[in-house]
Amino acid sequence: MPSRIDREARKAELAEAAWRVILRSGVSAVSVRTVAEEAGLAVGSLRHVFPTRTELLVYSAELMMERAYERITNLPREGSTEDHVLAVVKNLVPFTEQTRAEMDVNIALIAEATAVPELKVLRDSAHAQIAAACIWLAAALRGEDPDAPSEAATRSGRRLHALTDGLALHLMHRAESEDLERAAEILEDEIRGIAAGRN
Amino acid sequence: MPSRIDREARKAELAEAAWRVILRSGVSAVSVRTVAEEAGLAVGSLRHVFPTRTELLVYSAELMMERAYERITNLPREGSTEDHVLAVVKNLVPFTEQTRAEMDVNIALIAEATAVPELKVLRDSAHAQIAAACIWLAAALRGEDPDAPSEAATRSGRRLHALTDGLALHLMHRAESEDLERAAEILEDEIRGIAAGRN
DNA sequence: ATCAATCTAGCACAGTCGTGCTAATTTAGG
DNA sequence: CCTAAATTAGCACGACTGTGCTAGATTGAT
Repeated sequence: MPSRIDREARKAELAEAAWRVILRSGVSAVSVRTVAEEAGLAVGSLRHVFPTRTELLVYSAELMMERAYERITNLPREGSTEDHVLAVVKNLVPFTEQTRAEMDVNIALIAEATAVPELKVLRDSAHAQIAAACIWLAAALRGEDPDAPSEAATRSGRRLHALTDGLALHLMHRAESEDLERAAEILEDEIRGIAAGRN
Repeated sequence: MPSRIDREARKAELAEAAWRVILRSGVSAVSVRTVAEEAGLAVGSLRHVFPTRTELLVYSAELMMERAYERITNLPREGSTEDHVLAVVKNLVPFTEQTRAEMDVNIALIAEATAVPELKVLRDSAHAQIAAACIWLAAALRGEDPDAPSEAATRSGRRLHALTDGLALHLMHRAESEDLERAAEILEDEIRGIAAGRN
């Protein structure tokens, strides 16, 4: 047999190629052919790993969410709770090239979910996960037991979540340095507000 | 010549057919053929009005934004400022089937902007318009001259905008009646907060 | 009745798409 | 060395795409 390939590495390679295609030409340009070429592989090789376009798309989405999840859970836990929450939330908003691309790919995949229903369950579980995290963080900010959030903490969490996603969307349009500063300011205010029990 | 057709009406008819296709099968399913069939017309007829797919897509987006703009500016101006602001903002969030479909089409077109750059300018101008409106509304809530918003009003407006868009995004995933209530509650709180000068 | 503008209809081309399928190539294990 | 499995390569099919183009049908104005 030929040199056995690291299947996971190969899948990641292809998913990353798919991301690049999405960023450059939109999700409609993602096909087994374009992605294979972007990855520098033959179509047959791609199809050996992802037999259908749907599988390629689904895995590309999965890996993106997984990477984001790891990046956030591995955030250093030093400093005040407020600092930590801010760090987490900032990772959900396109403040860097990295998260910006992520967000872009994310929107494309969400939009594609109408055509590829398999993507819906991913989208929904990611959403639920972030929603829960926001509530958890809000409870922590208020000094509650995060695993038994009060009604008020739940409300704060949901609000934080909405604010975060809204800012994320906005920074996709305009992300000059002033926009970034303003977004950060709004988030800081909100987090301080929650900690002070104002929201 | 044949019965001269109302060009604007025909264009609207086709744009609405395009919306239906987007809602049913996603924007990638929009082609001159699928939309013509959806509208019950021959491809030639469609192409007589929209020679290219891009023009069809752009007009579909334009009409959607125009409709939303008219719906909102025609909102009855009775009641308190707070009530009016709430009514406006509720029209930017998928609280009804109508606005929900609008939002869905909107996301699809935003995602397609990578592939069809002509859509970007539309997206950006709509965004800027809503941003300005939110600031205007925030100033009004605070009892300022809306056409000369203070720094504080500007900040409130931006925050309201982010919150609105975030909630809009969330209600695209889940929109049970409880979700709608919660979203409405958050918006009401925010608007009260701005009027009270808290935010 | 004729002319001409408008609209409808559809053919044709070159390209891409997803996917089923076969064949060649490569190399680890015996 | 040789077999068998893993991987790469790519052909083929039918379906779809956007768009250029030509005709025919329709009917208002003259």
